[in-house]
Amino acid sequence: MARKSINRLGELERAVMETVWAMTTPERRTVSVREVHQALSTGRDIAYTTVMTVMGRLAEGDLLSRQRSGRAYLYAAVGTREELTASTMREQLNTVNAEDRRAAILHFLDDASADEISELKAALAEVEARQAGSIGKDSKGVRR
Amino acid sequence: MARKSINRLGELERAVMETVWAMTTPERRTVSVREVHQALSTGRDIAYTTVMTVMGRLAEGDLLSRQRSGRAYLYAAVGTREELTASTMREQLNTVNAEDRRAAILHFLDDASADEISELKAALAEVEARQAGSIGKDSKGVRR
DNA sequence: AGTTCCTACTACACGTCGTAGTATCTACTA
DNA sequence: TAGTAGATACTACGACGTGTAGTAGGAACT
Repeated sequence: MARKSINRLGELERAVMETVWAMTTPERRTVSVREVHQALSTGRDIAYTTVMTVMGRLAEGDLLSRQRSGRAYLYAAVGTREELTASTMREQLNTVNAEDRRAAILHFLDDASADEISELKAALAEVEARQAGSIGKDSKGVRR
Repeated sequence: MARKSINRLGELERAVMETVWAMTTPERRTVSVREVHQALSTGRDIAYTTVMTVMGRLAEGDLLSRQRSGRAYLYAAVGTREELTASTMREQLNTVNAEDRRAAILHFLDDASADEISELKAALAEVEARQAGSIGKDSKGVRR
């Protein structure tokens, strides 16, 4: 199944993704349903099987991957939170044609905080430096 | 009803919005159901009432506004396409916390074309010029 | 062998969306 | 003035997505 866009997620699905992202680290990339269920139980009353069903659906939707570990599955987020956010933003931007893109960007910046503007400028500089370094257009070979 | 996020729209709803945006101009800001129906009929076989229902729902969802004109309603898009796109992008970016925002922006730029980068830089310069001009933070008073 | 824990399968209610029919109202025409 | 054309309101329904969870059955530990 094609990856479901992150902004199409339901409330619980999103909460599960948040939890998975929050619980995993570079050292420990996977979580079990039980762990996610326990984490979610802090804030709400929810059945173990409900969490399992949702995680299964997320795995079908390619937002989580899973691998067997003994009798249970271990789940890992397919992308980082930031990657997914970025790709959704891009998806949005790609819905407008080239002429309107400029206007969309302008509107976007209009609502940006000063901090964000600085971050954006820094990021822009970084990307440019990268491109200057690698001649040709292979690009994007950075930290994936 | 609160405005429904544009990325939550269904296929037909999106097509209707596209059509409304495409058919309206600064001089002629509104369209009738009939006009939209005719435009959509070119590409698909669809009943007039279907279009009407969808446009009614979009008006409830605050993506369209409507005003009576004789016996019929005239509909107008509440925001421009670019505004909605920008606000959805912003919505996305706001789902990550401040620390991760930088990473998200970096990922976003990673997938940007050279054209887009230039546009972004130009837009950035424009926004900065504006902010330098108007002391204080009223901003966004441009071309709305 | 029993208990515990995990997954697979199944189910259901509710909301959204695409789709459209029927009823009704209004204005213009013959 | 009665009829016709065209518009909206109301109603409906099936498909699908999402939240929710029960039950069955298998595997592991005691």
